[in-house]
Amino acid sequence: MEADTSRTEEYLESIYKLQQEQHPVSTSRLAEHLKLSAPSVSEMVKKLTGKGLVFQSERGVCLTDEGKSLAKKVIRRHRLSERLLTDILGFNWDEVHDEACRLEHAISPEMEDHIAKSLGNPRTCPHGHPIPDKDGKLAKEKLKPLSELKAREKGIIVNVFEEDPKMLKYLASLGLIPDVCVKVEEVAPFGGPLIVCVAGARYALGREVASKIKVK
Amino acid sequence: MEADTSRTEEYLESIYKLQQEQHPVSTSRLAEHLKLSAPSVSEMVKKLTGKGLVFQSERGVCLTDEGKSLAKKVIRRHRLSERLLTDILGFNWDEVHDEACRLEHAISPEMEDHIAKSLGNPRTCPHGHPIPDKDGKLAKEKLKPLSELKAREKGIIVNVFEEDPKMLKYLASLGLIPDVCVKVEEVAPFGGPLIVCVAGARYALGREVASKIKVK
DNA sequence: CATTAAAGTTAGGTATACCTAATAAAAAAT
DNA sequence: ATTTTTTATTAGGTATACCTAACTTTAATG
Repeated sequence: MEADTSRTEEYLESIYKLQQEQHPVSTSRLAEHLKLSAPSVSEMVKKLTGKGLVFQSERGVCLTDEGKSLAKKVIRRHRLSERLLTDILGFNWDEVHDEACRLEHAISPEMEDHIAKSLGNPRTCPHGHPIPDKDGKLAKEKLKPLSELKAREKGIIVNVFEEDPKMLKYLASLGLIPDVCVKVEEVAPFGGPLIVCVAGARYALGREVASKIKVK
Repeated sequence: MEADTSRTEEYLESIYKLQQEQHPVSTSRLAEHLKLSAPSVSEMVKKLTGKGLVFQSERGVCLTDEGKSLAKKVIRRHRLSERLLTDILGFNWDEVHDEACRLEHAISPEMEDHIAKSLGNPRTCPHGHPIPDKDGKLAKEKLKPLSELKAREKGIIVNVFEEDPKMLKYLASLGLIPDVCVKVEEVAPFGGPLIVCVAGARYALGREVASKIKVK
């Protein structure tokens, strides 16, 4: 009778993340993100619907309030795990995502509380994403991708896409980490690179990469 | 093709523990410990046999070298997790077993290393059981249950059965924790209680409980 | 508007790990 | 030595979560 909660959690977490870029989440997008076949996802979505965690809207899947709440719990556990890994266990920020993907399903509410307390209730994960609080409240700021800044505009890095270790390593090597100020010196035309200035140094940054960095 | 490694790990861990009290482990004992039906265990044991982790001897199951090695890895992760929970995250020793049972399957070799390092390579779990080292070497001491001490004999508590939170809480309240010296004042006949002296205080301790405490 | 392409779902099938009920084998007790 | 009891295994069945291949629906385009 008891479901494999970690699969459910994985789906809800993915849906939550994907809906932020595009509201109702398509089966195919979800399948791609979860690295599963479309029919598998189609089937599982039906099950989640039956459990009242998700519903089908026009062109895709949406979370119900209950689904959203569970998703945020998982995200809280994920991001707290990441902070545990970096701040206490000495991991680098590029090493923690996959590790946290496993941990997030093995953490009880009690452990969640202990981690949060030991870390001093951190507000964000190591990549700058906000950690939902116990009640699922999530601090949201109006941010834009670095790739949308115009020449001579400045921004403060708030967060960075966290799922690609190689990119994270690269960004850290350039000093492109949260709370750092970046200035866009030039924007090359036809989707070309941005020339950015970080802590006195200049780098050419591809648009694709720059779009993964959110600034305020 | 890929098995649910956490189920395999759980079985091997149980077999490893049970074989210490009674060498070839019986299906029924294993089923009882894992809280599963005998046929389920019977079937799974066959699968583990097929994977070369286990073999059937006269009256029960034994671990192969590979199985033993994997079991010790799981036990290492379990006990390191327990130390993480108590020493870093502020849990009490009676709260960590179940938590660690979940964590042990979600910990990568890298995380294992980071935990061990952050804790200063602890030799034992919070209940006094040795933590196997990276190569699977396990410090073994000749110990006996407190229940086997005769009147006026003394012992130093080395470890305590860790799976029952209530008992752990009770023992801690009496000061019956690792490294503490206990003196048996009297042993009541017909399987009656032991009167023990711990840090100046005297307690009557049931035989059953005393048998869960190992001393040297 | 008809065709092609993309997206989604059914249909049918697999593996894992569990279950109960029934049976077989081994051990203990009379 | 036979019966009883315990222990182990087969047989048959369930649920979960995945798959591929085929089909259907929806959208995009000539």
